[in-house]
Formats: sequence, C-alpha cells, structure tokens
Amino acid sequence: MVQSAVADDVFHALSNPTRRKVLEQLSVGPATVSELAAAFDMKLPSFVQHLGVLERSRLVKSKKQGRVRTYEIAPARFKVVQDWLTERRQLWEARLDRFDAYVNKLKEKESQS
Amino acid sequence: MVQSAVADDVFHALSNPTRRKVLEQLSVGPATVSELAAAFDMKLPSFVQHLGVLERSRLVKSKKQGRVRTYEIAPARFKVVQDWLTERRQLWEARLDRFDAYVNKLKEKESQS
DNA sequence: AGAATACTTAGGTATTGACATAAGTATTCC
DNA sequence: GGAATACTTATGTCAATACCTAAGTATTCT
Repeated sequence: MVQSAVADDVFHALSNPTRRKVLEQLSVGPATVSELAAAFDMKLPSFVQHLGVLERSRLVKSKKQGRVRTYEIAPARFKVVQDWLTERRQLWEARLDRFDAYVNKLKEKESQS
Repeated sequence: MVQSAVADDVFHALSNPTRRKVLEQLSVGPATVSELAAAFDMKLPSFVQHLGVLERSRLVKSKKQGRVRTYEIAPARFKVVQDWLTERRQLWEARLDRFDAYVNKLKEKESQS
C-alpha cells in the first residue's frame, strides 16, 4: 500500500470520537469486544463496525479464542502519523527560524545606521 | 469547544490526501488559493471546500488582501494531535515495560530454582 | 441436549463528504 | 469604462459513513 493510502486509513480511523476512545481504552491494556462496547451507548453491530475500521487501519489487531475476540493496540501505525506530523513541524519551524534570522539581520543593520 | 470535538475536526481534516498535500505545501511557506489549487486536478470550488475544512479545523488560517486570499499554517492545533498520540504511546509503553519487568522477574526466579 | 453467551452477517435509512456546473461579486489592469 | 482575474455562492449528484433492527453461527455452561 502507498504511504499516502496508509495515512488516509489511519487518520480516518482517528477522526471518530468512538474510535479514539477505544484506542484510549486499549492503550491501557487489551480488551474483548464486549468489554470495549460496554462504555458506549450504541448497538453492538454498530460498535463492531468501528472495531473493523480500526483493525483495517492496523492501529489495532485482534484474535479470537473460542467465542471471545480480544483486541490490542498495534503500535507501528501510530508512528506513521507521528512521523508525518514531525516532518511538517520541522519544515515550518526551520522556515520560521530563517525568518527570525532575517528580521534580526534587518534590526542589526538598522542599529548600525 | 470540547477537546474531543477539536480532535474530531483536526483528525477529519487530516484524513484526506488533498488536504494533507495542502498542509505539506503550506509547511514550506504561505500561498494563495490559486497557487495551492494549481497542484490539483480539481475544479476550484471543490478545492476551496478543502481549504474551508482546513481553516475550520484551525490547522491553517487565511486573510484576504484585495482579491487574493493567502493561507498559512497555524501551528497550535498540530500540538493537539501530537499530544494525544504521545499520551497514548506513553501509556502503552509503560504497560509493556511493566510486562517486561514481570517476565524478567519470572526468569530470575526460574534461574534460582 | 438445551439455554445462554459472544459475537457475526445481512439487510435498511439518514446524513455527510467529495466532487461537479453555472452564475455572481469584488479587484485590478488597460 | 470594459475586460480579465481571483475567488465565492448556490445547487446538484453519487458514494461512503454511522447508525439501526432482525436473524444467524459458534462456544460454553448446566
């Protein structure tokens, strides 16, 4: 999958409050479908759709033992997001630094005259 | 606005490849609507919708001088995202560390017997 | 075996998102 | 003043999202 498509899936997964809350729960530790669902006022099939979105984005993974499916965080894809953000930030911060330097240079010249 | 709603808007804004590319362009420096639009194979009104989404999420801001509107990055909201990600990561890393410590303790006991 | 549990599958609806076209307004140029 | 420029506004279409209800399957308990 192209890098951009990965980011599409991951950011889309993160754009919904239910899904972010699920990730918050899973950050603390693995949990089953019904444990996760308990926190939400939503019918199970609707809720399970959100788990599907999260799993397809690979922010989480799951396995089924008997009739119980357990979910856990899958750290790798979080890095994709953090890297994208960090790269943007570095670019604009470098630019703002250059701008600062430019302004200081102007000030310097002015004080000389 | 509630923190969660901020995150909704920001993550939603980031979930679209066109909008992420706009942010990539703006990280390098400010640009006008038509400068930004030039990179995309899309009619202007459609493209401008994306700028609207970005501006409502406050990832960017704009001002109009004469008939030209210029956009630039607004760094603050990026921090909301990075903070959310960092917090999740810290939680699960702490947990995994505890798990490691637990495993090591088991190994230690085993080697004593 | 029968009942309860823990999902899973198969639909259906209403809203939102991502495009489009057509026409309008405000500035700037000649 | 008239034409060109740089958006803006108003609408419309189509697909995707986020919910729902109803019914099904696979496991586990009694």
